[in-house]
Amino acid sequence: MKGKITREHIVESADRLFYQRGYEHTSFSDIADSVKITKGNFYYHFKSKDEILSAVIQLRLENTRNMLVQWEGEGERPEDRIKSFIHILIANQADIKMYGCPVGTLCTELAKLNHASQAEANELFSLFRTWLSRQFALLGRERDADELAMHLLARSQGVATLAQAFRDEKFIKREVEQMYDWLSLNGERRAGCTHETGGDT
Amino acid sequence: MKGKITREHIVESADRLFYQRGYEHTSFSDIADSVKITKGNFYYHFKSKDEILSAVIQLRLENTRNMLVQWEGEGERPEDRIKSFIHILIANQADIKMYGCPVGTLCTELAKLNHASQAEANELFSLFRTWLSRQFALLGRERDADELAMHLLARSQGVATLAQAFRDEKFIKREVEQMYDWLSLNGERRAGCTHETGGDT
DNA sequence: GTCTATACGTAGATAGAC
DNA sequence: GTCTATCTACGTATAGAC
Repeated sequence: MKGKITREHIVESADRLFYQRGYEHTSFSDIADSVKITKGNFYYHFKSKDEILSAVIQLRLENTRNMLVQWEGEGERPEDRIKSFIHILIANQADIKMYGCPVGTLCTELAKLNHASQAEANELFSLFRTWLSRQFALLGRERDADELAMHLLARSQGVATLAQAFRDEKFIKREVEQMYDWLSLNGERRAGCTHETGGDT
Repeated sequence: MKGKITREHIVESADRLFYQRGYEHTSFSDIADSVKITKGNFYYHFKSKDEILSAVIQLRLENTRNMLVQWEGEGERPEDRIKSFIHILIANQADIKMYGCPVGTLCTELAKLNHASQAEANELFSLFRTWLSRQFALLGRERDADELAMHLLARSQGVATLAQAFRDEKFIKREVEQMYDWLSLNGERRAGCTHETGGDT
C-alpha cells in the first residue's frame, strides 16, 4: 500500500505523456522526469513498459465507465445523454486540437505496432459504442441503434483528426452543431424508417 | 541517374512500411530488408531517415495530385467527382481495415512526434480539401464549399479510424452509402440554404 | 522504496574498402 | 553504387547498495 501513491503518479503521468507524445515515443526517462523518480525505480512498480501501458488503459477504462455512469445520471432523456457525449468535443477542444482524440490515436498507434494491448485499448471504443447504442435504443431506434452509435463515433473521430491536423477549434464547434442537428432529426421515435441522410450549413 | 532505380525502390518500400507500421516504428533494417540492400548503402541515397520521410511525402503528394487530375477528367459532373473521392474508401477497404487512412495516420503520428515534416504531410489533407471545395463550389455551394469539404473529409477519416479499430469492412460500406445519400441531398444548386442535417438507416 | 551503476540490444549514422 | 565494419546514442531492463 505504501507504493500506491508513486504507482498512481507513474500511471497518471504516463497517461498524459502517452496521449501527448504517443506510446512508443514516450521513454522511461520522460516518465521518470515527469514523476521525479529515477529510471531504476520503475521496476519496483512495473515489470515492463507494456505493463505501464496496460495500467494506463485500465485507468482510462475506469474513468470512461465513471463518465458514462455520470452522463446517465445527469441526462433525463436519452437525447440529453447523447448530447453529453457530443459535448466532450467542446469540453476537450483545446487538447483535441493539439493531440487529437486519446482513444482514437492510441488505438491507431497500437494497431500499427501490432501491440498486445490492442484489444484492451479497443475496449475503450466499445464502451462508448455500447453505451451510445443503448441510448439510441431507448429513443426507439433499437433496430439500428448500433449503426447510429458507430456513425456518431466515427463523426467524432473524424472531427478530432482534422481539428488536430488543421489546428482548428472553430471546425470542432461547427461540426458539433451539425451533430446536435443530426441528433434531433434522429431523436424521434421512428424505428421503422430507412434512409434519411442530410446536409450542412 | 544510375541510382534512380534504387532510390525509387527505397522510397516506395518506405512508403508502404511507414503506412503499415508507422514512421517511427519502421527502422532502416526494415527498409533495407525489404529493398534488399544493406543499411550502409542507404546513406548514398539519403542523408537521414527524415529525408526518406520527406521523399515519401513528396511521392504521396505527387500521386495524390495525379489522382485528383484523373478524377477531374473522369467525372462529368462535380457530383461524380466527389463520388470518386468517397469511393476510395471502398477501393482501399482492405488496407484501411488493416492500417487506417495513410494520410490521417501519418499526420497524427507526425503531430505527436512534433516532427519537422508535419506541415508537409498536412498538405496532403489540404490537397483533398481544396479539390473537394472546388467541386462543391461548382455545385453552386460556393458560400459553404470549404465547410462541406471539411465535413466530408472528416467523415472519411472517422470511418477509416473505426473500420481499423473494429476491423469492419461492412461498416465502411454502410457509411459510404450514407455519404452518397448525403451528397445527393447537398448536390443540388441551393447556395442560400442554412442547416439541413440528416440521419441514417 | 528509492537510488546508482551497468548490462544489453538496437537505432541512426559514418568511414572506407571494393 | 554497394558493401563491411564500426561508432555513438539511447532505449529497456537488471543488480545490488542504501
